[in-house]
Amino acid sequence: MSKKLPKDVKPATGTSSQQQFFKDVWDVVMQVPRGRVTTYGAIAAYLGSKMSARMVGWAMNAAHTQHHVPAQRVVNRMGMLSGKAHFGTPTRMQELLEADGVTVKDDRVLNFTTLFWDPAKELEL
DNA sequence: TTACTGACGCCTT
DNA sequence: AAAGGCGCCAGTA
Repeated sequence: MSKKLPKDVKPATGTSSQQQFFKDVWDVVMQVPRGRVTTYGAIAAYLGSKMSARMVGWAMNAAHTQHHVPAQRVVNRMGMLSGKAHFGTPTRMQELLEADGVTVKDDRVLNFTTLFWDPAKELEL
């Protein structure tokens, strides 16, 4: 308890902290209901680091080898399947989303605004 | 060792 | 209105 950090700012550099960030991201993504989608920024904001939306993407990449995380339910703020290239096959992400009942057209989630699942709102604590 | 890129998003021009 | 730049953190060259 030596230093007092701002309430909405977590210790970024602290060895295990960054790994905790990844784990936290996975936890949120795994809570995304089937048929819904969320965004990197929404997760980052929910974790208290909205500026680090990029790191959420890296967390997903790591999640691919760690746990079964429905990364296909995570898209960018425009509803585009920006991470489709990391699903082994170019169509894997779309197929997984359609399997969840989400319609994808031209690498974009249809009715994205309606299907958008915000952890800070749906999961609001 | 430094520099650049990258599953993003917001601000400025 | 649209386009570009900057910031975040980590991994890789």
